[in-house]
Amino acid sequence: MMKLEDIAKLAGVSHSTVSRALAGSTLVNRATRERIEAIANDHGYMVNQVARNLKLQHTNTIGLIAPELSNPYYPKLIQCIADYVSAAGYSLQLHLSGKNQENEDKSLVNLRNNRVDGILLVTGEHGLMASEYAAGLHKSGIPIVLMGWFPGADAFDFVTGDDADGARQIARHLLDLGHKNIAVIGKPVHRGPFDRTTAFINEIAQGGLVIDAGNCYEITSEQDAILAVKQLLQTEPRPTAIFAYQDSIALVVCKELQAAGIRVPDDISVIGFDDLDMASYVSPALTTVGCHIDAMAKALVQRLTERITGETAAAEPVGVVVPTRLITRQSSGPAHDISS
Amino acid sequence: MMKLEDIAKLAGVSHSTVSRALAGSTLVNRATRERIEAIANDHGYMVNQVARNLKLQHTNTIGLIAPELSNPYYPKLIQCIADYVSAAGYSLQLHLSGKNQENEDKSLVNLRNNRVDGILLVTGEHGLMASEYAAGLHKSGIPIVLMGWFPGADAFDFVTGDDADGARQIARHLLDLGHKNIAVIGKPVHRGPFDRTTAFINEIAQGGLVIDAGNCYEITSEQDAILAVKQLLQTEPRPTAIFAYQDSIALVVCKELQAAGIRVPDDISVIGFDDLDMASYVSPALTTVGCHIDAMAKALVQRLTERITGETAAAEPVGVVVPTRLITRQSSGPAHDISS
DNA sequence: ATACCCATTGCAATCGATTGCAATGATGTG
DNA sequence: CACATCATTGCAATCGATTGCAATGGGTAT
Repeated sequence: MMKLEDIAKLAGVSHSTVSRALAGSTLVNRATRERIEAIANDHGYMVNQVARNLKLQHTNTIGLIAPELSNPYYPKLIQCIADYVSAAGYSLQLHLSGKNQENEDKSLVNLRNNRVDGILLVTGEHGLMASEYAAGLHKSGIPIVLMGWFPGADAFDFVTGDDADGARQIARHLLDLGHKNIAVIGKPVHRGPFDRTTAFINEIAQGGLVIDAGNCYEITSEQDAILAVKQLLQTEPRPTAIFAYQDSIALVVCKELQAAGIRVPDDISVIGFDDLDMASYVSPALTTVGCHIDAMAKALVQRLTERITGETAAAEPVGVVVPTRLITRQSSGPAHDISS
Repeated sequence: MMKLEDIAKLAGVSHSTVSRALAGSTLVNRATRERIEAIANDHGYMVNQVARNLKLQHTNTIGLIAPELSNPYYPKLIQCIADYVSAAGYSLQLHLSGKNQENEDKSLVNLRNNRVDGILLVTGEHGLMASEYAAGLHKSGIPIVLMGWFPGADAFDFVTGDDADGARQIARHLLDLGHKNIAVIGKPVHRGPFDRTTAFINEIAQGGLVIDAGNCYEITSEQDAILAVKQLLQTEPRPTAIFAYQDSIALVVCKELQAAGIRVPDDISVIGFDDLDMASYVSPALTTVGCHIDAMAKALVQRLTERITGETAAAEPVGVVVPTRLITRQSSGPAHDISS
């Protein structure tokens, strides 16, 4: 592959001059520059970024670590991130951690060795697993911005949806609909101030209702969700509404309910969280809480690039919380007492 | 950040020795090596890949260009690809071309400048747009493997699902169900031997039926699909089955049909293509054609890594075609004549 | 004791760029 | 005409690794 030296020889100048010419420096005579440009063009010269990166001590690359792509939420987010990253002039190095500690570490090491300029860390449902290692990297000067919140996240810049507020909106919606016996299907995660189920339960309590412990199902898989539904259908009095902590779970809940002959929302209302595209396609269309993913992606890469360019290098970590909103569709309706 | 030289100084040896020690070379005394390893470890030394890449003339990274992430088919594919790529010891540089010519070119340039070892090009619905440029790159020695087929693809290694066969299976399925009046909603793409609609129409013809030109709708967006459905509902006699060339279209078709009070499949059968996860969630669950995405991803990266390592460097381009299969669900049923 | 061998280590070139500084020559000025 | 100025250009160091080759020195065979 053509290199600077080759073009220099062809043009009868030194490689320094070629380098300057191609960079558009004013230090080279206009005629010379144009001649060099022509030659470079004719021979299809393209700068070797890896040499350039070595000399310049940066790579114009951003590392992105995400858990997986099978939950449609992530592709949506990554699509936006990729667009903003490329608009900002960076390349994207993508690593899928597969929700597993070892991989998250490996990705971090890899990204660091490759000297990416900064890292975007999308934490899985369990929060950041490589937290300790990430903190080390971060302290050593590599800009890292987190998507999501978990205990310890405050050491980083982070961006998250206002999940707690979304959960509260759901709670009020259900209360308004007259539901008194509500079940919660959630994961045993603890996202502190941003925890969905905690906020939900608290808001319901604000309304003067307490959610029976027996109506709180902690699940860790779709299998569990199915089991939870089966159990729930046997309890007396049977709940008239279910809050599932994410759409993908709400979807299997609806499916299972319908398979058991229960009508949604006539018999039981179901509400999810995330506003997946799919949520509007299923029948009944899912009531859920959405967040402007685009806004989050934008904040994410903006924050990171600012850190990289040093605009905000010294500043304290900041967290940005983007609002969520309730999207009322067909899976939720007025409570009908069917305990009899 | 620590470099080789620093560790060398600490250990009282030359940087060459450190390099060898860390690479596990037998050319360095065991005791020396262990001492160096300990020091490197203590000080958190991590090799600078960009320097290494420059010297070694390869980057251990694979470039992936895909059109977008909003059609769930792509994330599914990319997930698999990412897993295989990482299993093979490479990093992934992801570029989303957004179906637009200019971006595809830009990505190719970028990837080349970054000296990725090879490129995986997943072509959008319109086939490879940067075909000419890609061909140039390929000729210049950069391994490129294509996902999908388009006229001219034979110059590359490529992997594709056997879409034509899938379409034929659908045709026979519809024929078996007794449908005589069938509509096709497809895109004006011409994927030659792998074209879905062409294969479908031909197979129907094998069954002795000819699909009326008026029943073939060429669309380029979901909007168009909705329009097509409206038109279709006015034709007499009204078709009893619709073949949509991809699930995402089939989904809006169903939605539109149902909105118009048509029952699927009682009044009209609808069949898609791709087997998106969503297809099994909607109501009625979609009859469609699926393909082992995992197998395609595997073939894709296997082929590419073989080219990179030179195992098959000299060999002719090869195309691998992975089988497809009909998945019968609820959206297709026996034909009922409702023309009256 | 001499010669030779082998294990270990260091020297220096190399990968392909960028850039501070020195060198060159043309031009302008007093 | 002598000298300062300025626009161009080249030299050489540098980024942080890898690796062929030479150098060193201890051990063994003759």
